[in-house]
Amino acid sequence: MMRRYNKENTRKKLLDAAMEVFSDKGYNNALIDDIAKESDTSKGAFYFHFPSKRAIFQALLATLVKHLIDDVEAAIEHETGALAKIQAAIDTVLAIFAKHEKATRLLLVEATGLGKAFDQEIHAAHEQFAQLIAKHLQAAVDDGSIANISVELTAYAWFGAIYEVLFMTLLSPEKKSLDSLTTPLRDLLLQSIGQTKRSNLDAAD
Amino acid sequence: MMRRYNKENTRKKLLDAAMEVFSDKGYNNALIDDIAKESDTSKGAFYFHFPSKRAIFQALLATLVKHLIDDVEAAIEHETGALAKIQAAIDTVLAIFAKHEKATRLLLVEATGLGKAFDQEIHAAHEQFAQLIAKHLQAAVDDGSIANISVELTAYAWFGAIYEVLFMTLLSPEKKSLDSLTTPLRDLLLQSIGQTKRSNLDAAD
Amino acid sequence: MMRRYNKENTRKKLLDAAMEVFSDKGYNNALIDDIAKESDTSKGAFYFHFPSKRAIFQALLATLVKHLIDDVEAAIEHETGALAKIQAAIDTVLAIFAKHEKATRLLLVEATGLGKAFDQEIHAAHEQFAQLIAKHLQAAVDDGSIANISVELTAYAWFGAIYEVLFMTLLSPEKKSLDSLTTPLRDLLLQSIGQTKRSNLDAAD
Amino acid sequence: MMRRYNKENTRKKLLDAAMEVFSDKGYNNALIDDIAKESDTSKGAFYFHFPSKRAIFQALLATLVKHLIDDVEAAIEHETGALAKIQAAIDTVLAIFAKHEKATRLLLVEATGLGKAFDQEIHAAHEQFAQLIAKHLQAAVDDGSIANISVELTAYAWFGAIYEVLFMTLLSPEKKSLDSLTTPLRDLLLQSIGQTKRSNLDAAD
DNA sequence: TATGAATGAGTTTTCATTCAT
DNA sequence: GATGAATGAAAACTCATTCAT
Repeated sequence: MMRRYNKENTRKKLLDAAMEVFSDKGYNNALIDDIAKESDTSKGAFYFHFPSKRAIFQALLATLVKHLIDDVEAAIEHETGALAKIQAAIDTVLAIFAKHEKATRLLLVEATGLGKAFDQEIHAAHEQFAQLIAKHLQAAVDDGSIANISVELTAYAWFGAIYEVLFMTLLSPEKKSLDSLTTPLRDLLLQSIGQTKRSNLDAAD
Repeated sequence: MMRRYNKENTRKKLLDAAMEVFSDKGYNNALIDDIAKESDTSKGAFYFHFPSKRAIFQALLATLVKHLIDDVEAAIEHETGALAKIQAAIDTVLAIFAKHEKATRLLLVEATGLGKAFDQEIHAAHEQFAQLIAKHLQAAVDDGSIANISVELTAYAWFGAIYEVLFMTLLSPEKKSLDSLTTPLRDLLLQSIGQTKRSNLDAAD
Repeated sequence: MMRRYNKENTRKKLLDAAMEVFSDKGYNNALIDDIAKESDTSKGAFYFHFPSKRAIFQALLATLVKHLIDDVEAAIEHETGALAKIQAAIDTVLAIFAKHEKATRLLLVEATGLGKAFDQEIHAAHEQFAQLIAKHLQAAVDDGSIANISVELTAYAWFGAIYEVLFMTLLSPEKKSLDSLTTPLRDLLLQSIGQTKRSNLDAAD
Repeated sequence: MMRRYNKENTRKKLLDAAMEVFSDKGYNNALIDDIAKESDTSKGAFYFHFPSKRAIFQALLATLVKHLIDDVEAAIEHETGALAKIQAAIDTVLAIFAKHEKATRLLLVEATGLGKAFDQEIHAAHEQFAQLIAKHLQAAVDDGSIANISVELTAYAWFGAIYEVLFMTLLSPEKKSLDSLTTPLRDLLLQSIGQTKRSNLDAAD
């Protein structure tokens, strides 16, 4: 089907611009005009494709969560063994969040504090990440790799720990590299479920 | 001299009202009018006591952080031993956050996502909590109670873990009690620094 | 030559849709999009056939006035005698207005209040109806059927009387039938030019 | 009670300006900015006093209807005899409408065609005028001055007749004086209820 | 001829801030 | 010190109109 004016492309340009602007200015300080300009389209194009500012934000959130989770899943699917998957998941989440800084800021920072009206959406976004972690933790519990912990609580706690470390690094005036944090953070998380440091084991291999 | 007005009292009423309104509606959706009404004073009184909306929010944030930290410090000062202090700190933070739900929502939820303009303040608030944790962790490292971990990273990770668990509980449609989370969360955190479950030890006492 | 499109048919569909939409929402609240959708064509087709929203409204108005007047003229042409024609005219106007409720609402209600820019068109539409009445009143004066009244004033007054009675009936929450109004209204108008009730005379026949 | 900034005066200035602007440009083409400028206050003052554009229009409508009706009532209360009151009412309505041209245009022209949303208000405004006429017609019926006609229908028809004559005069390019219409219109209306011309009787006095 | 995506000037409304009282 | 009426810049959203296809 031939597309006049390239409808899908315009929509994508708007979503890209929205991510840029929202992550840069925050939801409330972002103007539709900013998005229109950044997208190199127009306010009219915006409202043709999205019914409201809120709607594009929600669309963006859903898209980002899906992409990030898909990426993580893809990165760990070839790992064998529940523990190895968990370790890979931690590493990948950190790597992907570090790589897609804008998307991460959008998800973890800008999405917060929008008022009760957005609570459910934020809750859902966080929950999907936590479920991703919980799923693999549960697998490790099931095959006996780890003790029978409270999987859900641990998943949230881990997500929060990762979130905060990244968050403070993002907000910090001296933008230190995220890479240096990966190993100690991973060790900390694994130890919280009774695993001796993987890094030591790795070194001992 | 007739004291028709009570300057300090008005200021306090405004701060109380601001906490109520900000935690209820979020920073951007809170109106000065809302605060004026809630405080039972007026817009003029507001601008006599605070130069701007932003200023009262900052004042509120600083006040809350200070109070919460003071409360935690007070609660743990009689504990002896670095580990005992850490455990008490975790318990107290959770207890206080659970008790002052509005203040917690303000600090953990509404304060986030205000845009880059507020980044430094948020960073500072989080940092103070992390430093509180870090201080006691460092003491434990110093007296040999725990291994020589990365104290700062751990502090942020812990704060993040606590934050997220509370956050999700606050946002959750079914408001489950925070109390039931305290013990498993404490165990998780302690285990992350190599401590076997305190709850087991407690039971063994 | 393949006729994929039917120019005249499209134009007619647009006019029909416009009448529907204008009479339903009023000129200002009617959207070109509404007309496009209702007509089952498109915005592009609209602007191919009409240069502007205003233009289709004017075209519609002119068309309606012409049709209604033609219908009235046709209905009374076989009547003989000036007074009989007048009575037939009143009855027919009421009957036609009652039958074409949407067109009537458009002419009598929506067409009003569009601002000075439309004044001349509204004036012209009303005038054509008044002239229709005036023509037959003048004939009655000329052949001595009625006294030498101010024909033009009477024509406007009659049109206004009919208009208002219909208007209030259209706007009224309880949509009472227009039929029950015809006889008393006709009697009232005829009496205003010195004619004793036709209905009585009819009954006396 | 001392008024800061003269609250009531500002409200009045806004209503006066609204009448000016609405009657000049019509409801839809009138901008809040126009009203603010015309009133010599500000957009903020507007929204302090009225919650919306629609609200001030409704307030204006209600005020005008009340004032006009009160004026008419006052003008005829000293007349004795039902018929004399009716005649005085016709004369006064015409005189007052002619004098307050802007208010009249607002009530009779601009208030129409605002879409179904306003139907009830317009209906109510017209009804109040019709009731004013109906009340005095009924009195005339009751004391035997006139035959037992359909009072309500007559009231609407009369209002419509007056409305249309004024309306066309208002819209007419050559603004002829309304005064010359008063006598023949009054005669027409009175004759419609079986009264021989008052003007003749007057002359015969 | 027809389509519908795109444009952008225009509008109502909001609300932090000011200031006369 | 306190009040609340007034200000006006800003911002989301609308919609007649245009035009590439």
